[in-house]
Amino acid sequence: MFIGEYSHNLDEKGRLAVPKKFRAALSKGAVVTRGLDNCLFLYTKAEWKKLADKLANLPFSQANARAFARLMLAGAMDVSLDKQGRIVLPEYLRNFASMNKELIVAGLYNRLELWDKDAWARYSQQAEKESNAIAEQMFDLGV
Amino acid sequence: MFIGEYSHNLDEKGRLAVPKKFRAALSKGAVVTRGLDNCLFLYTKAEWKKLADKLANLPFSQANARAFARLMLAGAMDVSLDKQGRIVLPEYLRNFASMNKELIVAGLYNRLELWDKDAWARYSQQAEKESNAIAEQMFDLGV
DNA sequence: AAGCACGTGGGGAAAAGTGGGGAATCCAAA
DNA sequence: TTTGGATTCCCCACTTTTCCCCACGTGCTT
Repeated sequence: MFIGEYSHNLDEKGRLAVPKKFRAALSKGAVVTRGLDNCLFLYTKAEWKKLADKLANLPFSQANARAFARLMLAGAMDVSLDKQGRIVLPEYLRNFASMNKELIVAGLYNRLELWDKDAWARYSQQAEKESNAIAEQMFDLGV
Repeated sequence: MFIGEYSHNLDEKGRLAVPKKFRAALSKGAVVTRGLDNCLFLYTKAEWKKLADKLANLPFSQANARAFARLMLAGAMDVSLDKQGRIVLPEYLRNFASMNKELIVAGLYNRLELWDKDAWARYSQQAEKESNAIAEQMFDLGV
């Protein structure tokens, strides 16, 4: 289970050190892709397979389904850890997520999210403000 | 079962001594995360698992569900007791809960809550004033 | 009054993150 | 086919953070 929030840096070669805690789970291969809210999603191979199957089964007759599938499937790239536990993020994904040097790596159970640090700060500040209201809604979903 | 209210200090390294009474229950591992009303929640591993499973099953296509999952899942960190019975609170969680040196550790049945002392004082003062009115509403929830 | 238990503080060793140099590989062009 | 250039991968070294251990003090108990 991926949890936690880590602050790491991209180096000049576009490399990102994955937090030590997560490396074992990703050592057999991982997939990065475009995520929602301007971040990147990083999955283990197994989890990616599940998601990709779901996406592939969306009805391609619907424009929204096509767009969503293109966003996530076409955006996806295999990545692997080097001996120092780093991955290389392709340039088009770094641009997509407006990444500068400082990133946030966030664990969300079955995926990691990669955020530009400033974007994360803005997002989470907003979410904290609204947290009580959101929590009330979550009650309806069984939390 | 966690009950009671304790006043403890953070040291300069961000460490918090867990009240002796609670240590046995947390010795097999615990998880801290962002809570509601600007405090932190601390769960045993088993209790955390239950909550995390619920959070992970929220539909990630909904913006509010994502926001809530990010607050609580990405906010979460494994913690373990050192030989002195202390845990380290990550900086981002201390900031979230506006913590200074003095904290309140409160037992709430299946979780502990960690509060900045002043925030706790303000909150509980307010809650005491309104306690009768709040109690009336609890009737709807079966209390 | 003495001793133990608990909370608090700090120092040192080990691990994790970061940055850069160099070798190997791949691709393209001549 | 060979050469030049660029990209990728690996390794080494530095810096920072984290974790573990030891020690002190206060307050309660016996």
